[in-house]
Amino acid sequence: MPELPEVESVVRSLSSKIIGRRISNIYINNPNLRNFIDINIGNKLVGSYISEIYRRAKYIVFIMDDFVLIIHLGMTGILLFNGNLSLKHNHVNIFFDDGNYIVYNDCRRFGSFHIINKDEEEVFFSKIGMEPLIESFNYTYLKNLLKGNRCIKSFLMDNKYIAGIGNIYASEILYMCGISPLRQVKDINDVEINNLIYSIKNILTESIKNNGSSIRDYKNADGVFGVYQKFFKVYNRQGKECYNCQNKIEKILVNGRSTFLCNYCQS
DNA sequence: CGCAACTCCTGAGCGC
DNA sequence: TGCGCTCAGGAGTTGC
Repeated sequence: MPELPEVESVVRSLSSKIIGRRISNIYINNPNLRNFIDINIGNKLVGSYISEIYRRAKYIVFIMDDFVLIIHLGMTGILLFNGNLSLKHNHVNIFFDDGNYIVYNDCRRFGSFHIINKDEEEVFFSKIGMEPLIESFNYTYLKNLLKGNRCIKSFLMDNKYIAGIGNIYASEILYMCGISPLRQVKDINDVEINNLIYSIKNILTESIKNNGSSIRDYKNADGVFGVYQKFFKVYNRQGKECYNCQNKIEKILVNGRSTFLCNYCQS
């Protein structure tokens, strides 16, 4: 899916268009996403005003009068503003009082919809780690968590420690700071921790500026593709030359996920 | 604890 | 043109 920059791009492209709007109708074409969407629960949202939209980890959060709608895009979910209503894999349409609407389309149906009461929001996100782009995501926060034998790449992708980093950005971040994805977290030294933090913030921020990355399905709510994939240094570049040392980029498996690195620049 | 293996699902890309 | 295989941005669960 969409990782942090892609979800952020969706939220930004959506917010000015639907904040202050009232939901006039919800149509569920297929309730069988990762979780089952109860149509009666969906109908509870009709009549609600959307007062705020934000991203938390890889979730899109819609704040309403009494309820909170939380959408996860899974691997292939897209949320299109006034998108084509007759596409294959359209699962949910949300219509607004001004005649506009958003369509949730998700080929693999790994995404999810959660409708909760306002007072349940904190609990919903209680197991999610810190947002990497806020100031308090710093040396002190990370130092305390980098204990044990697990490898740094699986740590970066573990959303209970850091929110929003997925398989693509984990590889890109580790290349930027010269750390091998296989390094055990307890062996990351203080200089490397600071470099890692810098790389996380830099890569995610740059990607957001480019509307994220579009590998195949992803686009923001305006239907605009991200272009950050043009700047990938290692992801999907196995066999090609490292931009820094000209040795070949390698592809390995880490916890079953494709991982890309330069064995000379990363150690 | 870490992690491998599996689950959910569809389709693109590849070799033959 | 088609078949079968592998792989894909996530994340939860199970079992070792």
